[in-house]
Amino acid sequence: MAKTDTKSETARGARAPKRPTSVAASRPARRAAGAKTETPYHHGALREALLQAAERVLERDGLGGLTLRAVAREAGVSHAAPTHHFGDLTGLLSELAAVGFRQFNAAMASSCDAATTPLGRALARPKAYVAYAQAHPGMYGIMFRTERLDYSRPSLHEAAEASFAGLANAIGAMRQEQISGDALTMEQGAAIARAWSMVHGFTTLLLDGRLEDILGRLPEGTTAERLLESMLTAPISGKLPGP
Amino acid sequence: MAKTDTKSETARGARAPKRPTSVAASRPARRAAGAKTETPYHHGALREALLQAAERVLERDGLGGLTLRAVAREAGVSHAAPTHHFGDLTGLLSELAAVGFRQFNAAMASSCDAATTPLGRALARPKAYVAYAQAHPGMYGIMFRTERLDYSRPSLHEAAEASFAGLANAIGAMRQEQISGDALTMEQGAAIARAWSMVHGFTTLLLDGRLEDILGRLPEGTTAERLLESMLTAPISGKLPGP
DNA sequence: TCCCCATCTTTACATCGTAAAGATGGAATA
DNA sequence: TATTCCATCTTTACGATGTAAAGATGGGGA
Repeated sequence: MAKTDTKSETARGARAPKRPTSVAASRPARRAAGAKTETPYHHGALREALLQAAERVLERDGLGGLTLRAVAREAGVSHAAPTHHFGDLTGLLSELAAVGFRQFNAAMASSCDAATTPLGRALARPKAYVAYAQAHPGMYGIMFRTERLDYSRPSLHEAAEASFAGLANAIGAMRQEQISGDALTMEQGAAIARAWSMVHGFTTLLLDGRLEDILGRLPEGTTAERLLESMLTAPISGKLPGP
Repeated sequence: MAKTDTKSETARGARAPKRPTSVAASRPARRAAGAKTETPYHHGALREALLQAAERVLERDGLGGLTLRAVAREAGVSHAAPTHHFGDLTGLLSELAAVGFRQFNAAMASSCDAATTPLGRALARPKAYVAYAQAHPGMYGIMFRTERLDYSRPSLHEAAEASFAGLANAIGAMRQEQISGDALTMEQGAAIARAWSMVHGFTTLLLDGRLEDILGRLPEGTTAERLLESMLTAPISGKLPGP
């Protein structure tokens, strides 16, 4: 009945025929040299190791390949090990998304600091936004694949909240006004929604290949970044910006 | 080995203990009265019935519940029947997304016709866009869940292409210029990308619950539609529209 | 020193997608 | 009209996945 499980785990076992013995043999190196990334098998940093393994699997095999068992395989542990640390698949994905949001926030912050001119500063955020998504499409995909996430998890909630706060602050700075945390005017809300919708929409359409059509019809060699820039800076002709 | 399959299919069989006999018994009603939706089991409109069943399952159980076997169950056929009509899960999802795009295009067209004032006409499209997504969140989710779709399927490709053409034409009309099919100026591309990104981004953020934060901080009882309107019509303050 | 319990492994099972072979019956053909 | 053919649907089978539950293991406190 458990044929497939037995077989797949036997394959792993082939690398370490007698598990207890081999594990015990490799264990002494664990904290001897203070290298905490060394064989974090039994005690130690399995949780972090699993998150790193998950990120590797995600970048290598995409969202479709990111399964609990694949992550366990990548980390070299039994397929049920992740359950103990994350509860279920939603738990792992949520923690991984939190990692993504933290990376994302860091990228935004450092890119804003690097800007010099006013125009450069205004464009730095959206450019960094899209650049992160292009560099880590899998991560970005997870971060906004809401139906598989649990936003009630503190780590995810906080990281996503920080991301939103950064956006709101940037808008406030551009409008030369303070944006308070608890109340917004209609104009402020509209400005935030517009900025976020525009950049997030552009990013998802880009990652989904939906903009290829437009890019192919533009002057030879126009990049997505160039289109984004035009989209954000070009004067708005016609009666309304909406379609 | 096939215990679970046998059991679940046996449950279905309980409704029709001896399959050939019962099917033969219910078959006469099939085309007798010309009602083509009557027991389209063996020959007939199984393909359409499966698509309708899929839409039902999607609206009832969401994306997570939309499996080949669930659709087959909903349609009252064996779990392998869908495979013959759609090849695999990607095939079914793609055809269902095509149905969605056609519904979507129809909704857009009829809503544009109903508009009277210039402002109303400019807002009709984005409003209809968001309204469709809110009324059919599962469908909209599928239509833009690219990793599970096969855009090389003619029906999906055509329906999605028509949707894009409608958008481009609307933008062209607003800019009072003809948008040719094969080439775009940077301004035109930017206008299309801006409009599409804005509305698509707003929609996905809204469906993902990401705008709750903003809506909750706006004046009491502000709806998503009202926010969308402000977003599209409010003057842009600050140096740039970008975040 | 010994025992507890967090951590990890084993085992088990329902469900899913998919492949392949077997039935069934309408329609073309003789 | 009788027979064969083949598209359509069903059965059976298998590997993979998520998850629950019980069994090992070993570090750290009693």
